[in-house]
Amino acid sequence: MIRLSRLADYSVVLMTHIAGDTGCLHTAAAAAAATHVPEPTAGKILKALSRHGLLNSQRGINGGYTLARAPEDISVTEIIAAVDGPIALTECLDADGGACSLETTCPTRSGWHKINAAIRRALDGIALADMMDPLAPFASLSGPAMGATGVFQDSSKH
Amino acid sequence: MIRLSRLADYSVVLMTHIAGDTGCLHTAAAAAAATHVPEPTAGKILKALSRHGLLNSQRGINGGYTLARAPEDISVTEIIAAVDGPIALTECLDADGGACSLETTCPTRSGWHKINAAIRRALDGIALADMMDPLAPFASLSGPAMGATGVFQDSSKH
DNA sequence: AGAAACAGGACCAAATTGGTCCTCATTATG
DNA sequence: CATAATGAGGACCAATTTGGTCCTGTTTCT
Repeated sequence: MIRLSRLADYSVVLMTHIAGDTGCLHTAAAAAAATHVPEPTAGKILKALSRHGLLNSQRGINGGYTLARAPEDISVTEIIAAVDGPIALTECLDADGGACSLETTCPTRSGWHKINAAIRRALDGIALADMMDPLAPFASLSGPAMGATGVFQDSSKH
Repeated sequence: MIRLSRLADYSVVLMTHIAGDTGCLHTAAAAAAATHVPEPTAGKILKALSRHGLLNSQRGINGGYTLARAPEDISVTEIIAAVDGPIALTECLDADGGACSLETTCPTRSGWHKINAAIRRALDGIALADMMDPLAPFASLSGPAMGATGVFQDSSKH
């Protein structure tokens, strides 16, 4: 019902891997092997992450990547945005926005803005560090059991 | 960074339109014209919504669609799921799940589950009725100004 | 100097999306 | 009772998007 690109998925996996050992540099090839992400694709993703300031890169013969910041200070939102680009939920919400034929009369536009904001708030609270520890709940998300039930769980290739 | 399919977008617009006049039946053609959704596509969407019990349909010469429930009782989650199918954020989260090569060792899997849940909670609280009224905040979402800033707002066709 | 690694971008193949169309079923009306 | 209007369902096709590959620099260590 809502989809994340595979690249975005990969990027979080790669970041999590690198965050798992902050002591040394990780080459693109090694990270790809460790995470089973196809190597050229991993290279591409790591470059993008580095370009967006989430990774530091070291060129040369003993080069590689390290985290640019502490895992607690990197949100998954940033990671995803780095590889996918900050795309809005609907075309209406684009900055250039000329694509929406409903223009100013569209009754749902402001509703989408609200939804956008709701999702953003949900995601911004999740840091890379949270992805690493399978047990810790997210700091910003209190409340009842976030059980693995419901809408998002199904398969169906639609 | 996270994308909703155009069909899903259309479906919410169509539902909002129908919810705007609950007194009469809306034919597919009329709803398409009013919302500027391409007609055959609108028909397809309305059929899907009806099949999933969100709309009641009336066949025959004066047929059309009406809401099956009150706008307050229809969540956008349901609407989107009806046309897009309940797809998980990542392949890992699929029910059949064989596709993920990282299998049980994937360190981020449980993290994705948390994210999934966070987004679901954000969306489930939004009803069709909320989309209709551009001023009302969402019942379930209190908190500071959900300003129209930041990650989701950009364009960039990535 | 040469090898190992990142940087950046061009390019291609395939999956997904979304739009069209066709035929069948149902129902009101003349 | 016949006809027209409408929804139901599914087959099919075109085009965008995605993601994967490769090639040519550039940097830095030995």
